[in-house]
Amino acid sequence: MKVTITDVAKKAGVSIKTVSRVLNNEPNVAEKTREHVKAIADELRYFPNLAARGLATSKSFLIALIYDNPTPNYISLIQRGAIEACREARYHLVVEPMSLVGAASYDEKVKLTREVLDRLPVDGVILTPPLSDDKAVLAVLKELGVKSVRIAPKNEMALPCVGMDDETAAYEMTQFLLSKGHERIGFIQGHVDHSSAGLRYAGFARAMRTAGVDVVDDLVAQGDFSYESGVQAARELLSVPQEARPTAIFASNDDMAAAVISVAGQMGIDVPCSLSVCGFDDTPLARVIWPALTTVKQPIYKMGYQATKELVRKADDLSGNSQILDFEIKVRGSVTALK
Amino acid sequence: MKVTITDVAKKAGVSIKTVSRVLNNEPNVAEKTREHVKAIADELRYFPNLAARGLATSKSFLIALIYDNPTPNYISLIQRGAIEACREARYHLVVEPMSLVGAASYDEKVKLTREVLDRLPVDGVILTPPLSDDKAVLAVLKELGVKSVRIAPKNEMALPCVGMDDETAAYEMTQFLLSKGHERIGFIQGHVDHSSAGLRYAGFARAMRTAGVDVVDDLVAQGDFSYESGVQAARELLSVPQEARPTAIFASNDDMAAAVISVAGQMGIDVPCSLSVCGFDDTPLARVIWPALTTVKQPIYKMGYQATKELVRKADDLSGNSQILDFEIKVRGSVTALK
DNA sequence: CTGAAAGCGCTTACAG
DNA sequence: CTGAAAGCGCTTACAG
Repeated sequence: MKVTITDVAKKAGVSIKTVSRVLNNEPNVAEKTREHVKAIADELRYFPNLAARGLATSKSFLIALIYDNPTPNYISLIQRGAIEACREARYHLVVEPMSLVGAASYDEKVKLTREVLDRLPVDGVILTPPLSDDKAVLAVLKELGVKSVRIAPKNEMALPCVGMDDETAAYEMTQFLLSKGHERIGFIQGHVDHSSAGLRYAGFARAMRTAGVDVVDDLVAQGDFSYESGVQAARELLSVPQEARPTAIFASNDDMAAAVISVAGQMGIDVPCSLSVCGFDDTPLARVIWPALTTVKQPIYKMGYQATKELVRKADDLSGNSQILDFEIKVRGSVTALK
Repeated sequence: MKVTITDVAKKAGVSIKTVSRVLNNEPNVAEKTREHVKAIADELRYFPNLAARGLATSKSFLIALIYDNPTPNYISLIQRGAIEACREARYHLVVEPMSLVGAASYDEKVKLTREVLDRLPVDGVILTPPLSDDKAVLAVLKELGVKSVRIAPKNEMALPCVGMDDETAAYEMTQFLLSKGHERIGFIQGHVDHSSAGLRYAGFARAMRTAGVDVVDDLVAQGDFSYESGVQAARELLSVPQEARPTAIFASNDDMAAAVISVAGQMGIDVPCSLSVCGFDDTPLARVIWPALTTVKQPIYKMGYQATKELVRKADDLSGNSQILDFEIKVRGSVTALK
């Protein structure tokens, strides 16, 4: 049988309330009693029953990570960070994918979101893009009164968020390409539902304008962050007479940048000699393709960690505070100076 | 306030026991009563409190997925399958990474495993490689009496497992390379702690022997399934005079195969024209590198799904039954016939 | 077919 | 500093 608080109390010769006090580090226990109870608990290998504790406190000690079809490279880092923060607070992480892409209407999205959240016995929710920008999801969360932290570039609906400055990062990456002599720079946009996608494009455009270089419509292609969309976008950008081709392509994430490198390979275009390529995120993928990807390092792990930390904090006043983390331009083999 | 079973009972004019019967689909309820209670529960948007139910039944409705530093591409597919099976059974999936690599001794491993499992309130555990082959982990699981299913190629300690026939798959892939005219075939082995690594090598060697081709020691390199180890192994295999170079390399997983392609790129060796490369797993990575990888498609998603299905089954007699799932050779651009 | 009582293993609120 | 009682929201075992 599992050891219970009663077993510990009996063996220690105290009431269960005292055991409870010791285990929860509550005050008002004689130091000697505390030591004794601790020793007995260790000896008996006692661990409190979470269901019982949860029932008494109406907490679950569970945090949910909710995501919608992200690339595994991205979500695995968020997840890792979230788990680390959970462990430190003795929480566990529950993972819940949701598929809202097929949902046509707002009402449909609300319904799908409820199906997941209604039965989810958690103390808090971490929302990843694009769900963190979805009005329907945010509305349901609010209605249900579930604590949540958004992983997103900007504050919304007074919900706390953890993110980074996508606009500036894209600005700096573009500046880097410009500094290497590139002017005909192609850009592949991310999924329209992700607020970061718009910000990355904005940063790109601002850098171009600042440098006095026109953004050519034909050099901007629409993607959706998936590898497949990157293939299609790359084909659009590269299937033109050589003199009209971009000398560099800035893809809004690493998966699409990997696609550009693949398509270039298929078309016999040498990367980086004839085409520089850069991405965004610095997921593990960036280092396992050839040439390795110049990209913006997002602190993805840390985002997951901070978001979760926020959720498990004792203080319940987590409305509205947002954290902006640092990024870094990672220069690798996929970009070279224009000859 | 949250709606409870008492609220439903009151509004329906029955006892909470009757509501409980209806919700759990127990017999001995008049059809009319059943309908009525269901309607009220729906109307009130009632969902049972899992902690309360858990305390009463000593179940948690939680399954844990336990892994040790896998590639995100692999674990994300297992996870997806596991979640799907959890949903169908109204369970939730908790993810628990463990790091046993640093552990020197068996006792150390036992200690680390206990730290995770002692406080893990789950009804079952899914073990992925290499933890599924770790004696210390299996011993702790047994001692704690936690139900578990191993994702592994072969049955062990009478624990149920879900896997595939790695030996035959590697055999067939090698046959494929031989059929393309390759004889100087390099092989990169996986991590020694993974039982699948040995089986893959065995399948490779058997195919070579069957074809009457010698396995050359210099053409076998040791890896550990990581991209980095693949880079090192590829350098070993390729940094030799051209006539001594393999014409094809069979890496024991996709990450290492991607590394071979990178190294070949760095060394100016054209893939597939001068070097064919194939991998194992068919993770998402296989399709996002260039050239796309010829590889063995493991039913990874399905493994996660079946393992979890086994765990949430009502029947408690899940000792020892193992499932072997099918594989498939995926032919893509990274392999070509020897000229 | 239905329900009242007891109990799962904790914590909260109170008394001493 | 310590403990006895009540209660969290369910299910199990029993009675009718």
